[in-house]
Amino acid sequence: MSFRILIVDDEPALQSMVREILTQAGYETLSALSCAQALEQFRAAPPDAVLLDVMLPDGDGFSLFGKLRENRDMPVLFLSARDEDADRLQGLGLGADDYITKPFLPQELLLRLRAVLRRVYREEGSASKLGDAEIDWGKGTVRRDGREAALTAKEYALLRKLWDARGNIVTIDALCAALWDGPLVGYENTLMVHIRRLREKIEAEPSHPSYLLTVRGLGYRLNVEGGT
Amino acid sequence: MSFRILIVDDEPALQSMVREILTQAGYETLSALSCAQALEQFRAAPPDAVLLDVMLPDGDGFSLFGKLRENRDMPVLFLSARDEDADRLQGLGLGADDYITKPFLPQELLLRLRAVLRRVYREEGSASKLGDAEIDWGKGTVRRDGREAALTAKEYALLRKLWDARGNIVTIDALCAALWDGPLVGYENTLMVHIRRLREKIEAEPSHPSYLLTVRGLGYRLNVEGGT
DNA sequence: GGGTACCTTAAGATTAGCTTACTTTTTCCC
DNA sequence: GGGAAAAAGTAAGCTAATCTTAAGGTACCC
Repeated sequence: MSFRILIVDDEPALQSMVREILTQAGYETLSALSCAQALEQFRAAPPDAVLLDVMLPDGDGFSLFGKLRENRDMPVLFLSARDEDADRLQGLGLGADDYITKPFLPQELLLRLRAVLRRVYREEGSASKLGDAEIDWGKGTVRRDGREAALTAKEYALLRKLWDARGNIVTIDALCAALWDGPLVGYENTLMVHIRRLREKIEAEPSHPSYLLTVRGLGYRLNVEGGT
Repeated sequence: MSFRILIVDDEPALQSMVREILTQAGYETLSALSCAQALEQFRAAPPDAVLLDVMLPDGDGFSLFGKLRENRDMPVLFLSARDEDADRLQGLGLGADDYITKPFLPQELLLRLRAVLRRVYREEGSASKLGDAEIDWGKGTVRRDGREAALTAKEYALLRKLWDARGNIVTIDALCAALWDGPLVGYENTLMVHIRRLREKIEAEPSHPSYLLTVRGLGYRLNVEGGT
């Protein structure tokens, strides 16, 4: 199972060095030289983890961090040349998974990344169980009593967002924000249609869902405890 | 939710300092001054995470690490005075979740611990206790003697408003403002109905409330001190 | 004991969400 | 580049959970 790691750093030398290290270790890498590129890459295909430099040409890593985490609670490790206490505390305080200062040992970077990935994607590998349905994130498919259904891009994003918050209510606004950029109004009905289609793939009885539950007036919630 | 953290270090000064930091932050602490003590503590009651010094009187932290992880895959963060590359790599290579070198900032220790705990025990939507009722804000439910009741949107907003001001009186006007936009007149009676319904979910005797109290002429007040 | 403030219940109204079919857009393959 | 198939978006009628109204009842305070 190969993880896709997004490297956000504007120094070409460091970019290629890190890419080299990760590739050697069997990871798949994506590159971004600026905040804008990072967001673009992220939207195109969200990575499994992000290595993020604090200083970027078009903004600082901290605010980029906020934008990324808004969408997905994925592992983020800061890489920074600045070893000021204040910076480290800020980065970690925001909720980063690690803060590594340059220069660093290639080996240490790998180990720290591995430590985080191990916790986040522990036993799941790239599959998750949802009652009698099995989600394969890598392939983007759902299996239920033998049948395998492929998820569309929107369905995938929707399920992922709900899965990240599994057990908890996710507001309609948050879901719309995860599926579309720009103004999050006017898509409520479309969202419902996607919810329906997703239910048809993961639920035994789409009209009486056991997992993807409606919480009227508040949003939707992915019920993890075996359904009824 | 309080985590039990085991601190393994033979310097009494550092022991008490770390204990102080963690206690302040709301964690429960356990202490061990040696490998033997650590294993004993572990057997008696496995902690949720371990802070582990590398140098101990009766053995090194690395081998203790192995013994602990053999039994349980819990978070372990090394604390060490030795900042040799080789040590860091060894610690992380074994599968530790972090490796922090002394001296460290108390704040950083807390943040790094928090980062790991967040991943391992994915915090479920923070729960609040209200006497014998338990509110799960993430799920939008209330549990009382085994039974779980889902809150409606209005009930949720109402309870939230009262909880935010728990202990203090909230005026009818303030509650109406929280539940409806626009002019806050004409809804007083409706509010009462919602209060009633909320009481039916959180109170043992809705007509003789212990928590959601009426303050005649002023408003309502959420009584936090476990009523009876 | 009278008045006011709050409670309680049930029935009716409302509206958030469901469902289905249809249209438009995108993707992919020749 | 063009045509087919898949995905995404739109619309409209429907359903039922939830909210609101209303009317009679109860407790508290002077």
